[in-house]
Amino acid sequence: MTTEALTVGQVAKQYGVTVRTLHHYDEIGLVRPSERTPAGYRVYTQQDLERLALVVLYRRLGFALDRIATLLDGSEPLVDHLRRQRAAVQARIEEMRQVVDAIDTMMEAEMSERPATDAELKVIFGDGYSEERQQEAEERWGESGAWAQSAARTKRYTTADWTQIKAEMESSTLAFVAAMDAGEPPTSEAAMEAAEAARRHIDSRFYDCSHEFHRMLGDMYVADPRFTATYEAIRTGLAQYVRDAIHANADRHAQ
Amino acid sequence: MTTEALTVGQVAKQYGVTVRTLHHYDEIGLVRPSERTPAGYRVYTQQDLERLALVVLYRRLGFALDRIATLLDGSEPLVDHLRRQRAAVQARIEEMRQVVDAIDTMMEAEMSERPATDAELKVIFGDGYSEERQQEAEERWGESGAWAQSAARTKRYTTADWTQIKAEMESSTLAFVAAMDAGEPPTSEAAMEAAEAARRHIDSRFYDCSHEFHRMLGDMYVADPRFTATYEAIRTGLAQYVRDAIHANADRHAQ
DNA sequence: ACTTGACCCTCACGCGACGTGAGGGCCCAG
DNA sequence: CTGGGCCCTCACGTCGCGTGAGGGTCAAGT
Repeated sequence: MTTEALTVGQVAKQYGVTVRTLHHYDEIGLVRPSERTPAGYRVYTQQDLERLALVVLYRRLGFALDRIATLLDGSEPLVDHLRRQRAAVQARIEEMRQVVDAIDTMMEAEMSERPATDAELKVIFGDGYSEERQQEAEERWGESGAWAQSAARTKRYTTADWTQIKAEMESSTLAFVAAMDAGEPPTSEAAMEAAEAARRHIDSRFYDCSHEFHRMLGDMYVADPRFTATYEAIRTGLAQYVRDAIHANADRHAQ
Repeated sequence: MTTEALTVGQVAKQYGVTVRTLHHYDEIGLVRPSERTPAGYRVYTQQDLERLALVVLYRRLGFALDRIATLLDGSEPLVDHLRRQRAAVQARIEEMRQVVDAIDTMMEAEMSERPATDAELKVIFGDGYSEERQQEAEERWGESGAWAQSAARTKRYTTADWTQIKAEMESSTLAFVAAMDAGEPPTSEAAMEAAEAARRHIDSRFYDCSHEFHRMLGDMYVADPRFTATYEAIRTGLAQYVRDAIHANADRHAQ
């Protein structure tokens, strides 16, 4: 049973941490096993394990160990800590976004000689790509911020980039097909995960794609015959399935 | 003029770094002033400063110092470094986004007091948990006595409880994987012991789980695609392996 | 010539959250 | 009684510097 008296190794395995980590938490007094065997072995009681469980949980949220210590004292309301932590993490994200932008401009400078040409894109995407389609798309979306951001990024993508992007798109679609073939509903974990992967793909390769924005895209897949045709050619009903999975995924991230 | 011979203080001011940083770059050989005055003062030439400028630039892009060193050798094209760095930074951003999501759900949970809420369960179980899945499960099993008993118990479980339960589940699964990887058959002692541990886990945490009842569960792991997928994602054939180990374990306890 | 204050030098420890041995006991099965 | 798998306590390494301590150098003012 797990009710009593575990040693470091067992505790480590159960909680997904290393023995050294437990030693460390003991050293700094964060999680102290309340007993030792005569031989000096650490013995973790049920109480110790509860405390450890919380420590592990908060560490996953990125809290520093000393913050966790004060947090577990309970003297200050937990939500305050959470709010501060949220702000700190978001600030870091913003910094890193700017780093990405900086890298992008560096690459733009570095590769002014060779972004991929239309001809190369035709080779990579085959039937899926044509200059007319590109023009059509631009006429419809050219005004949007997403388009501008996407254009700014994609214009310096090399053939290597595009090859990888195409592979990502295909594996993304395949994930939907697999879920559909397995009889899973669009609200299933597998389908929603596929939707989330698709969103991340767009977000990292083309433009900032929030879950709300992704809903719009999903709706378009069933409303716009050009997109619908692409999906229906693979499986009947796939366009609607993808759209529903996207909405389900957005729902679960909305709260 | 800036054409010749600057000392650390001046260089530091011009490039927005500290004197200590220049000392550090000298120590590790990243930017070595090519001269010294008779008194031992560092003297930075124009060449040194060009190198320093690049170092400062790349550091702002988040490169590690040793990466910068190899990068400045010029043996590998710069764009490759940039691409890798971009990918790495974006990956970090994605991680941190998920941390923000987790914090949000935690805060939501904390607002409405005590026993663990759905939001907290999402933080703890991550992708493995969703309210829809719970509803699905309830529709299928809600009539059973096991469900009622489980519901009665779990509704009082706190986040600490659930964190520990998750750890138990994982170490339970790991035991099966270890036996399987070691080439042991489902009828082996190790596999059967893993099955027994899993049964005791359910028995103590959720509902009375006899060996006969456990057989049913085992069959479901291979029959119900939701369960099967969870196991197959870890190792191909694991669902069947677990099912067989459960039956073997039930057999030996039957006599 | 002497002092002052701003600059420079070389150690060397500190941070955060552990990783990674080294060197040595404890315990149980064969 | 021996082997292997646990456990223990040091204690240094990581990464990019910050922050002194203790002491020399230099140009300007007295």
